Amino acid sequence: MKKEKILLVDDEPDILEIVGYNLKKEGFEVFTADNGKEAIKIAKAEKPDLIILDVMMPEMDGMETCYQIRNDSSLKDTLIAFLTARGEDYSQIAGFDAGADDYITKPVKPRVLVSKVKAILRRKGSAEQTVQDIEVGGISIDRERYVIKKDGNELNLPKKEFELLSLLMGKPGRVYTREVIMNSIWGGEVVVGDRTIDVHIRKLREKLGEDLIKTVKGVGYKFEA
Amino acid sequence: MKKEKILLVDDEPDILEIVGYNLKKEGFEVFTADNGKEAIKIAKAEKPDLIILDVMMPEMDGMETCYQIRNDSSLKDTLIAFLTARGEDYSQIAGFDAGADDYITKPVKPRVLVSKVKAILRRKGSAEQTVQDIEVGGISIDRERYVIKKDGNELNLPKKEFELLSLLMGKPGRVYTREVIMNSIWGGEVVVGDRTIDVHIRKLREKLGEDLIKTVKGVGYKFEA
DNA sequence: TGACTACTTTAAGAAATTGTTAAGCGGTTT
DNA sequence: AAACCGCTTAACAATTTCTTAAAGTAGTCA
Repeated sequence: MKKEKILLVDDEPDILEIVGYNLKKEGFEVFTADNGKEAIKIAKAEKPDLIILDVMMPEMDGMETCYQIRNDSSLKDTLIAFLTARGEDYSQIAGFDAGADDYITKPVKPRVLVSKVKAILRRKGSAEQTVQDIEVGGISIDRERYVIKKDGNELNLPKKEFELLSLLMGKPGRVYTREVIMNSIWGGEVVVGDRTIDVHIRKLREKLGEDLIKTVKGVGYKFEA
Repeated sequence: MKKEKILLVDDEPDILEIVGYNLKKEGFEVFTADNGKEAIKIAKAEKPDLIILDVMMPEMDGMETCYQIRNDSSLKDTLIAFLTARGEDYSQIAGFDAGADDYITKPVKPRVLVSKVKAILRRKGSAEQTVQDIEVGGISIDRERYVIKKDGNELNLPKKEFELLSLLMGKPGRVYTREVIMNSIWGGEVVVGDRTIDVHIRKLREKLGEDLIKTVKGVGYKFEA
């Protein structure tokens, strides 16, 4: 089994060292960065499986960094966990739910951290196994046959709608920003108007029911039963 | 998924190296031999999925080697692809059609080669699933006799139509993109116009009925009852 | 409340993709 | 040589899908 890569981002060298040490001891390949810019550079180069990101950092803070990572489609398989100080003001973080896959609170107890990291990666592993046929809320999707099923009935969707649904259902409950959606369905180059996504969302809602795709105002959309 | 084994046979070390390198890069397990005798020895020992065989070799040439491999029943599941120089005299090869499953022409462009190899192996994969006669929606196909049956009546299809149908029926319901179709029926090198596939689809629909082959716009075609 | 921002909705026309027909070409058969 | 056959292409038709514009709704902020 290949070593899993973890990128650790924090501005405090102590944290980097302690957490890094514990993760290495457990057999992970650990990279560290003490600021957002460096983190993104390493992330692009190494394609880590998990990025542990301190929310509070000078210069480019954790949320901004997360945002940028989430907008890079080459990193779409990378998980992000926020490191937050207990009791820290969650309000902004909650609003920025868009990107993080999990939270880890400081102060970090090594053992807790390691088991949490393993849990996160395990989740990823099992998610990857299910490349095919996701099923949520009466809707299932068959990428190979390019059809979706709603309550047993097959339904053909046009390409863009299919891809959009496919993306959202890839991780039900997770919010995808417009930018992320753009990147993964249209690709970085193509520029289409802002309303285009909305229209496709509309069509999906018409076909699948109004409640399955939820709007998170100012952030994006998510698929949720 | 298990690594697929490929045995590469050519008397020119350069070819072995270049082609071998590209195949390894794509995740195949590659064996090489620079003459027919050695090739047969390795083939018997390793039972590769595919043997790529240079037709022109000193000592025991490609065709003779092919013949021997074909006579070894333990290697009946092994595919053989002939490596031929473009413009080489095809007359003898054509006469020996019995054994080769495909042709690859030199000079080989790495990408073309890789996609061709994948196409060949894919064909094998789907053939193995359906050892004999697939039957869907009143249509059955006999690859060995090169005949299809529609409601009991035998029907002879031209080569391209047969192959196209054969591909689509290889996994009913599955969508095959134009690219995939191109690759497996025409091979990566040949470039034919955009409408060619459509015309063949048209002919198949005329002969088999309009509803069996479905268009998935922007994606491809699929065969479905 | 009024201004503002973000999303929704509808409908129309642009754009992209596929369908269809007929014709040409190289080979083969009669 | 004439008649076929299979494959490909070209041209244009038909259809589907995508995008945009524009007007509407809802929530937010000052």
